Amino acid sequence: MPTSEPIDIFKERLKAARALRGLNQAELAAKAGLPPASVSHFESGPRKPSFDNLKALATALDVTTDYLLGRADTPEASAATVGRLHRDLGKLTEQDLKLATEFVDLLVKRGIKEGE
Amino acid sequence: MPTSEPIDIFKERLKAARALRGLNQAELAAKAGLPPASVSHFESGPRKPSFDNLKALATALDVTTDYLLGRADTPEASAATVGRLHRDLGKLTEQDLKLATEFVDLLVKRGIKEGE
DNA sequence: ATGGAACTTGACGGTTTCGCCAATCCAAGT
DNA sequence: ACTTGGATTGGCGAAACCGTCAAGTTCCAT
Repeated sequence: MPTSEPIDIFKERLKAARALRGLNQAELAAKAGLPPASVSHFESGPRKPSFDNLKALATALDVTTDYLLGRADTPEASAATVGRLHRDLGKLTEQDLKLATEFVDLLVKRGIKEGE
Repeated sequence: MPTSEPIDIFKERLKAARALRGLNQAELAAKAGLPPASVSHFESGPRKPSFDNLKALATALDVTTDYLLGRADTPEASAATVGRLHRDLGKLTEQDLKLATEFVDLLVKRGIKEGE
């Protein structure tokens, strides 16, 4: 069951994405061009980023804004990679799409225990 | 000289996405739970949407926020076609993602020669 | 126990968006 | 010419975010 109630997905996602990149708040802040305290406010306080800061954070972390916003479930390794793959999916025939689905399904199941 | 840089991509994208759905500002506003004037402000004025309103707009239009923000090139939100697959991609490890990419790449190339 | 690094929290004034309303413009259609 | 529906624009107070700073916490290493 989806234990994570949507208390504040953004905070979680931001922290997760930052951890994924192995950055501390100050480093992320530098990359995104904003003060360290702001990052902390986003992760712990009630603040939500503005239009521009959201973009800056997503770019600095190389994740989609949809992920940060909780609109997409993808931990989003590389936006470019996933983007290309997704674009290519559109070129597939119906049955090839099914093939691809099965293949990915396999990978997912196989990779679950290798979480970390 | 990249002077041709759109001054405000968001405005364009918002208008485009709305047109794509065949909605007028009032209708979009209703769907997103906003006053019609706000939509107009976004499309024509200097205002940029807040965190919550950005989400609302993207949801109402069924596009990614990355698209609206100009961080992605395709509206590509309605993952209805490849929904499950796209969702699963997020669960893949970096290297499995690469595998999947190659696999799909193969299918695409193979499918092209077989006509449509 | 002392020190430092990472992070949290609270406050401040300044800026921007918020929702709302009213006025206005514009391109039809009648 | 007049009206109508869609869109633009501007002003209003309220609310939220902004960057900044200063103190506080927690935890780890010396």
